[in-house]
Amino acid sequence: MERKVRVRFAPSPTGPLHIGGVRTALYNYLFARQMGGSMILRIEDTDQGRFVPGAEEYIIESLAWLGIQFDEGVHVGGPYAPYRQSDRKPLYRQYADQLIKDGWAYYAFDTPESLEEIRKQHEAEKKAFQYDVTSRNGLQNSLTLSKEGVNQLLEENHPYVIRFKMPEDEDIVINDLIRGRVVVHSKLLDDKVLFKSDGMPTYHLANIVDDHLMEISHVIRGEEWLPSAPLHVMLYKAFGWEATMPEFAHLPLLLKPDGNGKLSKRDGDRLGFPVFPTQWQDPKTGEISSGYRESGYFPEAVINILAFLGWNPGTTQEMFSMDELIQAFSLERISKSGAKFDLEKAKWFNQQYLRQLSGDVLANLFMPVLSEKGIKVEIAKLAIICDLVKERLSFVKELWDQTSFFFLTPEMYDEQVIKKRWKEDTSSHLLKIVQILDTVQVFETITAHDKVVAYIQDNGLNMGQIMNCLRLVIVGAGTGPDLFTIISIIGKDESIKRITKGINEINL
RNA sequence: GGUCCGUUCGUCUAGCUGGCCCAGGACGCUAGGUUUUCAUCCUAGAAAUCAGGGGUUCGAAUCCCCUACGGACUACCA
Repeated sequence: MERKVRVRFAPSPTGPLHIGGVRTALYNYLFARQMGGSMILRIEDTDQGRFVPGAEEYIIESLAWLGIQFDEGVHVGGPYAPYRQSDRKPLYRQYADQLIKDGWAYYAFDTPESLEEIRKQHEAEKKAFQYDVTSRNGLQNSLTLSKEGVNQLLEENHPYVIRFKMPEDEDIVINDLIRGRVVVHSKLLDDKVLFKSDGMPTYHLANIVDDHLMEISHVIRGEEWLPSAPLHVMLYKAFGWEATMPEFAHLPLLLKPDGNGKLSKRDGDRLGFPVFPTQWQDPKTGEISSGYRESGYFPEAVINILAFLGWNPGTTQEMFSMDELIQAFSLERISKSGAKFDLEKAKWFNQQYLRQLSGDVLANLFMPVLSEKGIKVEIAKLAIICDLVKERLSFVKELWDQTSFFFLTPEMYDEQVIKKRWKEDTSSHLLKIVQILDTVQVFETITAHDKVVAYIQDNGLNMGQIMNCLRLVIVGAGTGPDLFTIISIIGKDESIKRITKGINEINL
């Protein structure tokens, strides 16, 4: 019988979610939606020491911005509530006890300090220490101590942890959906702590218990979890839950664009791109890390960019809406190797989304920027302007650079253009053009254009020579959209004013 | 150190069941065209001895082995 697909995204609230995590959430979401399954948000906050205020809210908010929706979770509730592990705390102990009872786990009384000491000693001898099959016999635990001794320590409230008793000789097989069959021998694995002395379970225990209780069908997570997957498989076996053990898919890592290694928090602002979906301010240091949203990326673009970092549809289509991704996605087409973030390609994606927007939409995004600069303009006119320039930019924030001359008379003129185009007779020709413009009754692009072109031709002049200089005095630079469209937008009087001003200032 | 995972143009990648691959697409780059200019757009081009070496085979980027390199993990963190 086919099991209902239930996947979970399970971040720990230790800070902002970085794009690697966002991609994991995205792949989980795409898979769930495609299979008609459920997407669950579970907060894994079993480490009380690493709790960061605001992180949980950040995760919820930034994923919402990106359009990744949850069917169940801390913020929306659901039939398997609670969805925050700290709220599930009373639940875990019985499972640890069950493991002890069945001989799959044991009490360990070694203090962190004593273990640290042993580690140091081993390091000095260039050996690695592991709490495992071979070393556990020489340590303080319920395997080496007498039953009375253990009971006494427990009664005296000695701090202890519960460790998994890894079998001595067993091949553990993981059938990873992305990597295929991975086999690890149990004797190489250590006796991981399942239950901490502070009364909280570790990730390993909580994760398995919750996935089982929440009936998770697929665990899609980052590659960094692959080494502990054998332990997780063993835990399912120890609990007798093998029949309903979820399928595993370990995603390739997101690498830093320069050099090698996992993309980290610091890389982003160092290399000029955000690593977080939305801006984050560290509550302790006040340090601000930039986000895609604040940097001007559209959520649709971020989704598209992230989807293609480690996955591709096998066709040449690159632009995908969320719905299209849900249709096309497949775990089989996820690559095995890590992907580097490419800033240029990211910009290109944003540009593609920006140009799909109408002038009206862009005008509404741009209006607040203009208001802040004290510039007043009708929205309809602004929409026309936005439509005119939208193919020249990747981000909304670049609009001002491309349009400022529509609102402000140029104060400076591009030196390069002056040097290249401005000749002795330029002023006199421009003066003639002022006269021509003055005669235009109904101020229209076409009429103005035709008359100026006629003047150029009648006088045997070169188009470029005149047009470029005219552009220079109108715009202040040698670039921009169609000149006569600009002239028609800024109006006859302003155009004439600018030409006259330009002639005066440049001829100095 | 140990375990595991990975390795095709600068980057993301196609290539999965071997021949259609002296390796295709996209971003970026270069050149040309369009344009009054820039951008867009169009066309063309440079760019991977498929990490290296051995096999298997009539034939390998594709299968096998070894080596190298890279990465992840190796906490009472997730």
